[in-house]
This record gives sequence, structure tokens and C-alpha cells, in this order.
Amino acid sequence: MVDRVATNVTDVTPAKHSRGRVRRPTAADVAARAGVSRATVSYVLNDTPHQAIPDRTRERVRAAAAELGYTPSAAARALITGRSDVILLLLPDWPIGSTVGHLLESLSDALGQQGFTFVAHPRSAGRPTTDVWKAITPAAVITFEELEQVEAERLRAAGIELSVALLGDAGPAARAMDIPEQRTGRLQAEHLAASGHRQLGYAWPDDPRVVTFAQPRLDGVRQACAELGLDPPTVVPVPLTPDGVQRALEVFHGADGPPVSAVCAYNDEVALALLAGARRQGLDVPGDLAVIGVDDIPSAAVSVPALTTVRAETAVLARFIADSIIRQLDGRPAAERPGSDIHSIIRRESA
Amino acid sequence: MVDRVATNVTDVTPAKHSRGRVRRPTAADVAARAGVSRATVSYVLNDTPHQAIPDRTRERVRAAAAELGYTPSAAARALITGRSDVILLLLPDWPIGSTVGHLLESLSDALGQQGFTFVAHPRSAGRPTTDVWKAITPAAVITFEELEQVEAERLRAAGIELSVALLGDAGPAARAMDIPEQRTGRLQAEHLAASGHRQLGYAWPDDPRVVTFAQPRLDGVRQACAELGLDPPTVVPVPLTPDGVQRALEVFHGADGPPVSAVCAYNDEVALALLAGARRQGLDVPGDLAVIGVDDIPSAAVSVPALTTVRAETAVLARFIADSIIRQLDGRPAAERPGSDIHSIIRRESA
DNA sequence: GTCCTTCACTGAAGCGAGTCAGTGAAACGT
DNA sequence: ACGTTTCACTGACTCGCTTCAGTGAAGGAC
Repeated sequence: MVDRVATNVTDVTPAKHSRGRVRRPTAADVAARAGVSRATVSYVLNDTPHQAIPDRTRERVRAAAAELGYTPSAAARALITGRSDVILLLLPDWPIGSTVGHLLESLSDALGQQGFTFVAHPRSAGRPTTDVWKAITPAAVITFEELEQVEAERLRAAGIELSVALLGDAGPAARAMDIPEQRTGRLQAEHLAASGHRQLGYAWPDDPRVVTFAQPRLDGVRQACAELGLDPPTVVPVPLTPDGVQRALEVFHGADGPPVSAVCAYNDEVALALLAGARRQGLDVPGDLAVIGVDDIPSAAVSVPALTTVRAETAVLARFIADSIIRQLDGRPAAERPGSDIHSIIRRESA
Repeated sequence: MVDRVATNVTDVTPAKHSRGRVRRPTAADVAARAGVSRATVSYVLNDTPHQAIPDRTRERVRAAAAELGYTPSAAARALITGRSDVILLLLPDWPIGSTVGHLLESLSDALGQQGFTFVAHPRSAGRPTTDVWKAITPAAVITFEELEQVEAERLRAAGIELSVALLGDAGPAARAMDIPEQRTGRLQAEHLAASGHRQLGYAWPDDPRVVTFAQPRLDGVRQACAELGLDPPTVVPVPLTPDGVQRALEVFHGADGPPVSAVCAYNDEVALALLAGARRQGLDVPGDLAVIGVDDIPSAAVSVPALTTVRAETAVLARFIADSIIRQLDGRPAAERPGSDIHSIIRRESA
């Protein structure tokens, strides 16, 4: 190859395959351009420790790499290291809303800053789980619910060392992060109790797929009620249909038990449905019934009455998750759980 | 290696690395167990054409693979074929809601059925685009908006042959699918016109990041108005804040122009905000102002009044997108655009 | 009986990196 | 002056797979 470095012409026309396909530059190309061996290129570009390479050479290599626009092939790297820089999130099959959307974004951000690539895969409800991780070989996979024994083993057998569940007990053997969802429940109950409500209701989501999410929130409400000396909350499922909401409101109003004066909703969507239902029945909110949600979705600010809700600092949470994963990947102890300050009440009109 | 096939003992204990890490079975393991060469294993498992391999042997190989729980290493495959089975969707940095969530799920389904693995990557708004595709080497990448020239070239230079934008003109050189978003706008306008409304408004999203989505919808409304002989719609941005909604409603009510009797909202979220705002001002919906949304989010069914909206068959759309991509990957002509039947009006109370 | 096909496979060459074990040359110690 | 250490590298192997170019044996044609 003619040495073009000496001339001022930087010819970086991408080489062509025999088939005419563009071929991206490889470490060998960089090596040739810098006048060193492939090994040296690898050492320099990876900052491999215990390798005596003078700054002159390092500079030459880096310059060559930059000029060629070289980036290592992820596939080759994954092949030899056994894992990629990818961290895979398995999305649950239940409807993902803006909250999960935010979490994705924050996670991507937090992980990206540490040099990892974050991707999400929606597990299709219909078909059996294809082994996504085999197509990606991620460094770790994140799930919402804990994996079943069988699946966890299959993961492990596929060579993926780390899998983390966001929800679920952080039991002895378990690899769950135990995201503090019950705190949202506690906050809801505490806020209502502080306004003098003594008999609370819980608007449970009607979708069986979200129990993992709903359970800790309800648990939080229950705990708070117990601690504050209130009766346990009246739990009522609230389907997102006009009739369903209507019936739920009747139960809250005392159809078969003591009437409640305030309800904690599983999330803002359910809370908003309750607000609308109350209006249809001529109930005043918060006069006849106070309602508090979770998530602070955009619609919560513009409803009538405006929805009081619990907001979580997704970004902080995401950073914690990212940190934990990276530390575990490095074999270091897990990161410290974020404090209680990541949740806060957004006080508006409904409670 | 002792031939264990003859005995009834199937010893499939995963082999260990020197480092003690689990090693997944490779094609060589399968070959050894089946008593053939690695090449044969590859031919059998990939059903490589023009290869004379008797069914006996095929069976043996497949059995061995099944017993060992063998699955090819995606990394190795990607390394040699130059691309993976992964199709990457770049999520826009604007808030993703349940509609996008549905689309993800449907796409994952449709693509998965064809043997592809679908993953989504949220592009973080803050940091410059990391080249995700380099960490994944996808067969194709899907974007919402069309990529900028520079980015498209970088993609191409990274060896990714196919990139598709969901929105944007399907111009001459462009690789856009031109998802028929303006149809939703047309449907909205046509529905309102059919109810006798002559002066329409358009509730434009206040978030500048969603213009690509909003523009075609508004275009659709404009087209329909023109065709039906109505005045062009009064376009008003509607921020999702109480004040913002209030001001928007005043404009719709004739604050600086002819008052409108019905408004098409960019989506259900905006529509719902309008509904709440109207209530605060004591306006009757649909009496004083009819409102129609897009998306049919769960909350639309339980609002007061219940929201009339336009729903899209995400699954059909996703199948079309998946088909198009796969056909283009194979060099076949693109799939036929789905008909107008993928959008339909969900008629409720608000219009 | 010889030559040519077809059959049923196999050996080996790569894909693009990471990494270990060297290897000459220079610097240093005594 | 001679042995040892450090420096600055490089050659070659490896990861798991696809694929091309054979290769020996059996079968068929003449």
C-alpha cells in the first residue's frame, strides 16, 4: 500500500467488498495506516494496562483510527469476549405508558454514559418467548418481574451472567432490585390521612398483568394504614370502562361495606377514570371523595379537578439501576438504594 | 470422546471454561455428538440448499443439537454474515405513550414471526447520538423521522444497508414508509363535517418534538376541509397546562378570529385536556364545542363526556412495516400499503 | 473395464477482534 | 564486558460460525 500519510491527501474512500458492499475499516486497516501491528492497535485503542507503548505511537494509532473513522466490530468483540456492551430490557406484555417510556429514556441515558448500549425488547404476549438474548448476547438483562426458575436457567445456560428484576423481593438468592414501589403507596396513604381521612379505598387495576407493579403499591398503602392506626383499605378493582368505574364507585360509596372518603389509585389513569366517574354520579371531588394517583402523567395537570398524585424521580431511579448493574458486572457490591426522596407528592385539587 | 449416544445416558452437563464460566455448546460439540463434521452441522441446521445430505444424517444432527440445547452464537454469525437478525427501532426523544408502546409490541410480534429480533433504543435527548447500530449491527434500522443526510451516511458506512423512516414523504430517493397519518386527520374532519360543523379548529401539540407526527395529521384535516368546501382549520397550539388549555379555548371561541364549533385534536391527550378545560369554562361538549381525538387511549372511554376518537389498527400497520422491511432486505419490491380500512372512528359522546 | 457423475461428506480458510508468549534492541548494574 | 531487565513491539492463536473447494466411494454409461 502506498503511504499516503506523507502526502496531504487523506484518502478515506471506504473500501468495497467484492460484492460491491461497503466495507467498514478494520483494525488491520488502522494498523497499516499507522505502520504498526494489529496487536498494537488493539492495545492502544483499549488502553490495555501493563503495555509499554510510547505516546508517539499511541498518537499515530489514534490519528489513523480517527482518519479512517474506525470503530471496532461489535460482533467480533462479542465473539471473543463472550458478551456485548448491550444491556437488554425485557418489556412486559402489559401496556406500556409514559412512565415506562420515561424509564427507558433515563435508563438508556444512564447506561449510555457508562459505555453500555441499552435496548428494549417487547416480549410478545402471543408467542412463546424467543430467546432474544441469544440474538444479542447482552452483558445483562433487566426484567420487570422476576424470571421463572426455568427461564433464569436458560439465560444462564446461554452464557448471560447477570439478570436483574426491577420488582420482587430482594430475597437471599434473588437478583431483584426491589425498586421501592411501596413507597408510592405509603405516600398516598400518608397524604390522605394527613387531610383527616380515616377510611381509605384502593383502586386496584383490572389488568391481571400488572399485579407485580400494583401489589407493592397496595402493600405500601396497607402498611401506612396499619402504622397510622387506620382500618385496612377497601380494595376494589377498577376496570377502565364507564360501567366498571361506576360499579367501583358504588362500592367505595358503601355498597357492601363501610364507605370510604378517599381513595388511592393504582396510577393516574385509574385515578382520572375515577374522577370522570365521580362527575357522572354527581359526586364532588375532593368533597365527597378524595382521589390521589401515581405517576404524574401530563393529563393529571389538566383534569377537573386537577389530580393530586405521587411522582417519582425516574432519572434518579434509572441511575441507581444502571449503577447497580454495572457494579455487579464488575463483581463489586451493589449500589446503595436511593433514599426516600425520590418520591414526592404533587399536590393539586383532587386530594 | 467416548460415544455416549449408544448408551442411554444423555450427559448434557454444560462444559466449563477454564475460568469456570458456563460454556454453551457449539457447532463442534454437536458435530462430535452426531459423528459428523462441523460443516455438515452447519448445512443441516441452516437447510443450506444444493447440499446432498440424507435424512438419516440430518436426523442425527438435529437430535444431537436438540439434546445439547444448541443454538448458534449470534455473535459468530453476525461476524461472518456481516449483519445480525436484529432490527433496531430508534425511539424519538419525545415522550412515548401507549400508542407507541402498542406499535413496539406489534412490530416485535410481526418481525419475530419472520425470524427477526426486534429491539428498540431510546435516543437520549441530552447526549450526542452514540452509534447504537455499531453495538448491534442490525439488519435494518427503523426511525420515526427521516434521518439527516449525515446520519444516513454514517449508517451506511457502518455497513447497515437498510434504514427506514416511518414518517416523511416517500420521495424519490427517500426510504420512508409514509405511514398514512394524514388519514387520521381526514377522518376527524370528515366526521365533524358530517355532523354539520363548518368551521373547524385544530388543537396542535405544544411540544416541538412531535411536529413530524402532527404535521401529516393537520395536513389531512386541511385536505379534507378543502375538499368539503370548508374554511381552513384554525390551528391553535395547546400546551398541557391549565392556563394553556384555557387560552387555547378562548381562541377557539373566537378571541381573534371566527369561532369554531368543533376541534380536531392532535391526539387523545390533547383532546382530553380540551374536555377538562371546556368544563372549567362551563362550555358544553359537544353542544358548544365538539372535540375529536386520535389514538383511542384507555382514558378516552371513561372521560366525561366520553371521547370520540380515531383508532388505528396498529397490528396491521406493524405487519405492513415488517413485511416491507423484510422484502427490502431480500431485494424484493416493497409491500403494498395497507388500505384506508386501518383507521376507524370510535364514536362516543364528544363529537 | 474404464471414465464420468453423483453422493455424502470433510478440511480449511476466513470474518474482526483480543491476548499471550515471544523477540530484538536499548538501558542498566556490577 | 557480560548478564539482566525494561522497552516497544509483533506473530500467532482463538472465539464460533459459514462456505468454498475438494475427496473418496458408489453408481451409471459406453
